[in-house]
Parts: sequence; structure tokens; C-alpha cells
Amino acid sequence: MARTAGSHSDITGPRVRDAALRLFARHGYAAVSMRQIAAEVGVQAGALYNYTADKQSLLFELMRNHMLDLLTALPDTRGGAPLTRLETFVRFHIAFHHERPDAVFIAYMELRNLTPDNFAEIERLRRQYEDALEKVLRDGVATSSFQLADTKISTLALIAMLTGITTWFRSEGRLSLQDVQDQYWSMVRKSVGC
Amino acid sequence: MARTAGSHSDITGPRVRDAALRLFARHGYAAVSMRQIAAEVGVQAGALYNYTADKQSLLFELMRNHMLDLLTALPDTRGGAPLTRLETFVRFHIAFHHERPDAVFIAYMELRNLTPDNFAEIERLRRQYEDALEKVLRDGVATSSFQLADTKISTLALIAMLTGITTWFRSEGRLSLQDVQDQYWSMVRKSVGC
DNA sequence: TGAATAACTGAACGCCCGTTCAAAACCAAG
DNA sequence: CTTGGTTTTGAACGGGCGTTCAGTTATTCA
Repeated sequence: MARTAGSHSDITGPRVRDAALRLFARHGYAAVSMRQIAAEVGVQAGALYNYTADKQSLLFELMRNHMLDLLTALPDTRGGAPLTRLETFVRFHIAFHHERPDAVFIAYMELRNLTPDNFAEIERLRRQYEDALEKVLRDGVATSSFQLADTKISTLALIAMLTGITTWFRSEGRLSLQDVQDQYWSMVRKSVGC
Repeated sequence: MARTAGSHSDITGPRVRDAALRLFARHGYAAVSMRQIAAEVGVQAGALYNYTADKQSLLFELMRNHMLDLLTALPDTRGGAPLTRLETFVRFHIAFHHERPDAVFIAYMELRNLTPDNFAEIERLRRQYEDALEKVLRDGVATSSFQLADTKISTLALIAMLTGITTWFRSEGRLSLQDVQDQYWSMVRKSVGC
């Protein structure tokens, strides 16, 4: 056997995924060709198929890895007070999404370009994330820390609000990440209260 | 001169725009071909060019008309109390967007497929809409009706939250439009308060 | 160094793309 | 019923698409 270490595939593979991530985020899955991705990597189009079964798998893997990263990084807040757990969630969501704008963009924009099976899997992971937030809200309602008529709606409302940040927030702007976290946490805290 | 009334163009034109709106919303601008749009209308691809200069113009006109409709329909709330004006805005936003999910979807998803000039124009209109909300928030802060550290951020946060509704709300579900309006208004009202 | 395997090239496959345009079909007015 | 403008067809243009694969190059192990 030859070439198990030092092989180019260890380098080219990540580069393919990086290029695809950036190009899909910038121009959209349907508008990006395999040849464009290959050119970005500095390789011919055929070589991409050493690293992905097809274009669809490339998109799906990017989205799935993003969701798995998200679920793995999500802090376990069991045991704390609902208000504290909610604050942890809000600050985590903002910081995590801020660090990977391209992956976030793809995860929210390219759902319709997934095959039905792949879509179902991504939706399953997304629901896990939503459930984590909803559990906090339900616990808060149960202990009268929060006043919410429908925790499912509130979950979706808060996530939409927080995720919207990625469309405009850039670190170079007038606001720091901390500023944004503080501002949003202030609004979220009030919105779930009495 | 012949064929000024009863001409097919009065019928085909709107049908082209309807088909494009639906297909763009469903599959994305880049993934939809002129031949698909033509097939939906029941015509050959070449005939579309009697109604649009090119595919880009078709997208731009759809987005621009949506934004103009939005700005036209936006209730003039000058003179009322900030809290009342905010409620009017929230309920209007939810109802208006609920009535045209395809146009909303396109307006938020296809920005990157616009040419720079067209993008600038849509952004200009979008900013007008945001400014209408921000004015309400600023007036509310000025009169101490609202407690908000940064009305620009709050504007973006609220619009993101409200617009997110279109991704899940369908009239056939367990909640009526009125339910959703009430729920969101409750959260918004609290989030801007003390 | 030679053999084996991994990585990549370059060309080809069949297909679809946006757009153009001469010719045909259609329709209402005179 | 002719006329003349409107609308549509159908074919063509050049080009790009995702994917495959035989052949070439590069790298490591024995």
C-alpha cells in the first residue's frame, strides 16, 4: 500500500469543501458549477469526484456538518435557572453563527436544493436545535419565569430574530459582538417576561 | 392598427409573471429555466421575450413590484401613539406577508442574483420600509414609551422576527392569522418595553 | 530502485442553457 | 375579405452543465 500519509487528498479534500462553502454561500448552489469549484481549488473538475459522490452530496455534507457542529457546541444548560439558560442560549447562538457566516447562509438558503431524503435529515437536526430552545422556554413557563402563550411560536420567533443578525452584522462595523449580544439579550429577556 | 383589445398579450404577460413568481419561489432563480417558465404558461421560450427583456429583468420586476406594493400598502400611522403605531405595523406586516408568500420568499432569497444596479434599487426600497419602523421606535424612545438602546438594531431584529413567520405559517395549521398576530404583538410589545 | 497505488488530467458524453430571429399564425379594423 | 400589425413558433447559436473514464503523473512502501 502506498500513499496513506502525506497524500494530497488530506489537503485537497478540505480545500474542495472550503471552496464549495464559500462559492455556494456567495452565488448559490444552483449558480455554482463543479468547474468553478475545481478552478478555485486549482484542479480539474473530474478530480472533485475523488472527494464527493456528486454535487448534491457536497451540499448535503456541508449542511449536515454545520448542523452537527451546532448541536455539539450547544452548551448543556440543564440545572440552571430558565432565565440564565436562555441567556446562555442567546449569547451562544449569536457567537456561534457569527463565526461561520457562510455555513449559516447555506443552511438557511439552500434547503430547497436538497433531495427529499437529505432535506428530511437536515430538518431533523434543525428541529433538535429548536427543541433545545423550546425546552428552556417551557421550563421557564412552568416555573412562571416566562409568560408565553405558545412556546413553539416563541421558539421560532426568537430563532428567526437571532439568525437575522448574520445578514447585517460584521465585526468591522460600529458594534462589537458583545454589543450585539447585550442588545439582543435585552430584547429577548423582555419579550419572554411579563 | 389591429389587436389592441382582446390581444393575448394582456393575458400572457401576467401569466408569465405568475409562473415566474411561483417557479422562482419554489426552485430558486438560478435553478429555473426560461423554458420551464414558458412551459408553465403554455408557450415557447422565445415568446417570453415579448414580455421581458431578459431573465434578470423578470426577477427584478417581480421584486420591485413586491417592494412597491409593500410600501404603498404600509399604513400611514403618523399622529398616533408610538405603541399603537407599532401594533399597526406589526399586524400589517404579518397580514401583508402572509398573503404573498412567494413574493416574500423571492424578495429575501434572490437578492444575490440581482445585478449590482438592481440590487441597489431593491435595497433602497427595503431601507424605506425599515425606516418606517425605525421612525416609530425612535418616536417611542423619545417619548419614553419604549426602552431601546439602539433603534436600528431593534428594527432589524423585529423585522427578522416577523418575516420568519412566512417560513412556517400556513392558514391550514392549528393557528389562525389572528392568533399569530396576537402572539407576535405580545412579544414585540414586551420586547420594546421596560 | 521498482512496484503499487493514489491523485489528477483531459477529453468526451448527452443534455440543457439564455437569447435571437425569420417565418408563420393570428386577429381586428377598414 | 383584404390588410397590417401583434403574437407565437421552431429552429438555431454558442456555450456551459454534471459526470465518467482511460490514461498519465506523483508519491510512498518494500
